[in-house]
Amino acid sequence: MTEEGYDHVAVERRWQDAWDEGDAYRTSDDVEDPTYVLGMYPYPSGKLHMGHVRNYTITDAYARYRRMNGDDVLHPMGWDAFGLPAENAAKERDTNPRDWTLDCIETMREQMVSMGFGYDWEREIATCEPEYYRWNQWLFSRFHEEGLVERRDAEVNWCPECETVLADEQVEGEAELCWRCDTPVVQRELEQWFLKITEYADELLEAIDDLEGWPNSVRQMQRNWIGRQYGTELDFEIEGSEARSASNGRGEGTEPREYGAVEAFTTRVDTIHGATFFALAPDHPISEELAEENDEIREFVEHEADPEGDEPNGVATGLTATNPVTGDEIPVYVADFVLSDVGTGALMAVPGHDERDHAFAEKMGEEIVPVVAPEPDDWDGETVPDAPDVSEEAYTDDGVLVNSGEYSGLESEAARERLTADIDSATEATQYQLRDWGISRQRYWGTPIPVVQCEDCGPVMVPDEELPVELPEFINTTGNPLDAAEEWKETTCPECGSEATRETDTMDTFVDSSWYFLRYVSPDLEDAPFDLERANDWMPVDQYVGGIEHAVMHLLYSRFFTKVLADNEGLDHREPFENLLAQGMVQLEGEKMSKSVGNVVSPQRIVEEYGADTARLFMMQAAQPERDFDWSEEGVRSTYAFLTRLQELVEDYASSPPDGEDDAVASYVESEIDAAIAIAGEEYDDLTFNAAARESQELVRTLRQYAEYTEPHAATYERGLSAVVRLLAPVAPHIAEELYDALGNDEFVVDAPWPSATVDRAYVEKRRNLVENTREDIRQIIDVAGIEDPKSIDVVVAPEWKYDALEIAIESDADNLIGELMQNSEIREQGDAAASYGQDLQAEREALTHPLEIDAEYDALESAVWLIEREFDVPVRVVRATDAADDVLRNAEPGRPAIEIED
RNA sequence: GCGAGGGUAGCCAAGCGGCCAACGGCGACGGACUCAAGAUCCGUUCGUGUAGACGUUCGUGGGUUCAAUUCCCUCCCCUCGCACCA
Repeated sequence: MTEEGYDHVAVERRWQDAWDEGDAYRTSDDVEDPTYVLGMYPYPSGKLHMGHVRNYTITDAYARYRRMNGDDVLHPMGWDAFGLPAENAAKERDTNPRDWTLDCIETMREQMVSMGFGYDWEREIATCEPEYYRWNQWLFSRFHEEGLVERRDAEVNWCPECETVLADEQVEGEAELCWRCDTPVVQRELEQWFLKITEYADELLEAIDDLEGWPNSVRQMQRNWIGRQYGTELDFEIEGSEARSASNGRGEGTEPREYGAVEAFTTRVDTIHGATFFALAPDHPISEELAEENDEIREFVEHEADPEGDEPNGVATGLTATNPVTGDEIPVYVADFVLSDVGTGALMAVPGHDERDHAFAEKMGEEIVPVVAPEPDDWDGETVPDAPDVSEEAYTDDGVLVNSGEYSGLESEAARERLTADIDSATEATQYQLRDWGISRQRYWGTPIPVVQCEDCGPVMVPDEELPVELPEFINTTGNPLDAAEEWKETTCPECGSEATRETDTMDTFVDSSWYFLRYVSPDLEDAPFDLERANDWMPVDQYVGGIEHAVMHLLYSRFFTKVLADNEGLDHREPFENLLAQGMVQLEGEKMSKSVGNVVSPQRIVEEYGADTARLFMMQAAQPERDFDWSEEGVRSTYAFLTRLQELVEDYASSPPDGEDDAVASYVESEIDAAIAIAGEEYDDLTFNAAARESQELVRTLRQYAEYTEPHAATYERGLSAVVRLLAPVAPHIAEELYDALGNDEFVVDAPWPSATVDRAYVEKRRNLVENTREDIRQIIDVAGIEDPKSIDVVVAPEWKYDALEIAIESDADNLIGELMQNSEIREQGDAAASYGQDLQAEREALTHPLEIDAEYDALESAVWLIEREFDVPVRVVRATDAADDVLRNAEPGRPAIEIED
């Protein structure tokens, strides 16, 4: 534990300075189509946490890997700099959000540099700067021009004490208390600005199918969120019934009250014959009207209704609704399971075919009628099946209509079409769960919505030439500081010139992040949010990496913005992110790291103690990027020890280069170098850094063993060291620079070419398997045969004719394989041996695979002789078939040499 | 309830039709090195077995296939997302 590691502090500082000096990560505006690698920009909370480190190590490693493969790479970083925490921090510390935020950014930028993340800092953006947020305002105006902005009333969480709107997550507990002052939160109608994302609902939904580079989970979450449903909208005539008048004793002469047509939405109009009651949401206009004159209903609407509860509750209204198909008058309820923001806030209830309606009908004693039967297995397409028993449980699947008059015998799907066509008031309708995006926030630290409120003209857009509308000085107040900024608020109407006030709402910060990836393309551009031509060349982001918590909102809003920009601003791309990786959590003992639990590991401490390279490598090799994994101090230490060992290996080599032979051992090492390169490259392509790191570590082990066993061949050894240094460079860049330098290279390893292998992965794995299997077989024989003291081991390669026979067997599709083999004279001459091997081949026929060529097999075994000799301490020979006895050869097959152990 | 992803040897975890008794790591055990410890390196880690074999395994029960951990169906369990959504 007290063992000294390498001097990471010196190494890391040296190369961070050198990169800075050499502008190593600058992406020129002139490059044609760089590989765009992006991590979700962070909220500048003050310091980096492990989640950030993991996120940005993934993008950094991938960016470096692409760069070493010769790509131009765009790898920028910026700050999601607006948001409520800064406002709170400013209040607590008696400063202002801007200074606080800039401070945080400063600290975090330094931490990022100390982690060795290779960003093009010339492209850095911070959304709280007017140079950035003016384009939020400009885009808001463009959206407005396109009819995608709307101002309307909406219900919000309002804290009367703080005089501000609260986000849902700022309302605490069952009692719904304000998170800051524990005042009960109230619902309040406020005029809010909305972006009409629902206009794009269909495209946002359908284009998900083509996002093949995205995880299924995220795609599915977006589909659910958009929640498109096809159905039918139709009217039910509602009126007060005689029964109610009578029961209320208001006299027989009372005229039925007409409420007229009430629209309901249903996805199952095929079940309309089974609609035995009708239900309204508690806040449906009719419910509210009824509540004013009927105590029972008022009591229910105001007190009893509990949409959160499991039980469906409701109250009879005494009204009836007329089923537009059957003409039946069915009772109308106000029920709390009907939600005003789903469908039309009114529904026809079919207890026979909907579970919730069924439960309610049972409770209220309403009739339950089956009108759809499961389609019989041998159904002829017309006979009306028997009605199912729905008294206990609703039958909710599609089927064949029964008890439905002329519609009986139709399949559900067809019935829906016919009924929608036949019912006068019915139209096909599509419902979405997606709502328009309310972007108004009654807060200071955000982008001011560029609108002026004029008494005569109403809300008026601030003209482009007056943008940005800059934030005034921060005022420490309980409500919205913008409301208190009297001077700032006062202005004149851009249209009529009379006195007017500014809109005091600011934008949701998700607006900022919906297009920031475009700003990196031309971060300093002064006359547009982004350079269109360059964006067309550079977009989309090739690899985007971030947390799963943004699966819906940020990623959906960004897609929405991109589509609007494509439709109206000439952007050639309709999707912003080609490939998406949702990285897993860094945990401690299976638990999410969090301040409240107190199980946070500070990246800063790790960097000080072990260095950034260790932290990065440990994280990348611990698990695949999308998986959660446990932080382990022990793992970190062992990673540190690994880097230290590698460093020693390279330094030893550099100070006194070896002078060994280019022998069989060297050829073994060569092939292991090829293996590591071939495999690691593929793994980097797949972002499975853990597997790539494993190969690098394996190769280091091989090189160490090589140097311990014999005097290494200098060129081979150096090739190995140089390869391993470069294979690790994307993940552990500082130490890689240091060692690449020690190996005598002048350029940065950042700019070094990715090492190349002369063989492919399949070949390399065959070779490895052959050697490994052979060694295992030897061990097994010695063990099972109880050989105490072996004298020598012969490894005998199969005769050439067996390779030929195998080849023929693989290619052949003849029924009689033996016959086919015997047509070959070489094989036929082998007599019984050929027949016997032929039978083996026949048995395994379907499973045969190409082995290594005979010479490659011989070479592979020859190069592994040292491993066997070292292990068993006996002389080992690799023998060709021509030099071996016949009885030995019987056991030799291609890919599986015969083994002869003498004791 | 709906949707997505999972359930693999003591633990973590790869494989996703034949090369699989199943990569790798941890732990445990044995060995080398060392005065010793640590680090490092080598090997073992389902059972049986006196020459590389055989038997039983990849949540459960079926099925497809010459061949299934890998494909299909049933059920059970876990994790995540959505949800009195008409």
